[in-house]
Amino acid sequence: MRVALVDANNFYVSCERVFDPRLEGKPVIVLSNNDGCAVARSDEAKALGIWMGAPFFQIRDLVRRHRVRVFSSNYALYGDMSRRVNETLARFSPEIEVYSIDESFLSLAGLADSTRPEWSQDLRATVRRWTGIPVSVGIGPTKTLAKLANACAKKMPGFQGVCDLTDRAEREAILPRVPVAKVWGIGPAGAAKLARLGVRTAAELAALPADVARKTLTVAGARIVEELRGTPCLDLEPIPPARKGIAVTRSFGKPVTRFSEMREAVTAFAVRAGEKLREHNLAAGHLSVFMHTNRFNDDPRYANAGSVAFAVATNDSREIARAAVRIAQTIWRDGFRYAKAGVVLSDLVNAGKVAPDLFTASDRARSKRLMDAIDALNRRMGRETVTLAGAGLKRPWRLRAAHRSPRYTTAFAELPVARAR
DNA sequence: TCTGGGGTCCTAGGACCC
DNA sequence: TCTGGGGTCCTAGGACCC
Repeated sequence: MRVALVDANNFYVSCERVFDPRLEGKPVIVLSNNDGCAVARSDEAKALGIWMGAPFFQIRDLVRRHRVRVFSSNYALYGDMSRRVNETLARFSPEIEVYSIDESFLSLAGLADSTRPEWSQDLRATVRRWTGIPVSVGIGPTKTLAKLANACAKKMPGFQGVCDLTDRAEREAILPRVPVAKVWGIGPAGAAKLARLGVRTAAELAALPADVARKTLTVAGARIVEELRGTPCLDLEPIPPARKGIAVTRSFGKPVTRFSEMREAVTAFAVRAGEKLREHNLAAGHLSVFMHTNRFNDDPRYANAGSVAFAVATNDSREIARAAVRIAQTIWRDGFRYAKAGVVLSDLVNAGKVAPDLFTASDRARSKRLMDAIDALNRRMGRETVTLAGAGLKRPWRLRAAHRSPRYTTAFAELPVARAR
């Protein structure tokens, strides 16, 4: 196996910069949903000490003092830019696994050219030219080593955005310099356990006996050790495995104290969840709904969840919303300030394979026609052109997005304007 | 005032069955 | 007197990822 991980640098920030080059060289951050915390930072913002996940209200002074440019997240834009990057990458390898919105694994099997450093540099330059997005390339004999190589390409000076750990000698030089917490799959809990064993670097982890790795970090840890030694345990997955669950959950823009608002929110989440099911041609056999108060402040705490199994798997927004509201009614308690709620669908099955049910077969056919019509309208006219009456119009609970940039590439009304002079 | 959202996988432990 | 044990399924919770 030989695999490359191509990872966009500060992806969301880079997307914003494509459409506003004045942001180049300036500190820029992108906030999470609800403008809650920083989820992407430019190098300049990192240098100011803005950490990943920093709550916005805690860094507001820093932001003001250094004139940090702030953006609410704009997933329509980032999703579209991601698609463009992957289309470009497809020119370089016949087998791609899109791992996340800003990372893809490329199979290099049989690509003799890819052993030359020029190949990787050409890939970076092409992606930059065609999409405007800067990327780094990490190469290795396993996915875990490709991830590690990518981190080195980004952080260690002298690599110029490309690091190839195909050769054992190269790995022996690099792995002792990488802290174990930077290894893919080693989180804070795992790193703490390893520290107690005196394991501090990727090289020391690679040298850990298999049974110790298994005992300390379970099977996932044992796999990581193998992968660090150069033995692949994780396959490239060009075709994404079937989804297991679909969730729509949100923190509220301001606390919800009335059931009428909660009912609206849960209805809107259920409608969106139904849309997601139909996008993937799935139906759900199980629904759960949760709500809870703010766990960061001194508000009285309350959290609860409830669930229901559908007699026949469904993807009808009306049916999901009805069931979700019923659950919400049973778990709602008056007198609390609710901060977040969500609906989660599971037991997903292919919608085409739902066992027809004698009593409701004709209802199902009508339901499908209605949902198809709603989806078609919303695709053409924009999301939520048509929704259920219960989803609410005023939506006081709606999330904040005070700094959103235009949807440059996916909304005609928001196309960038270029002037020639 | 203000702290994201959406996923996956693994394990332990209880329920249940024979 | 003496009160089983192994397999399977499900769920909750933890850990990790981006």
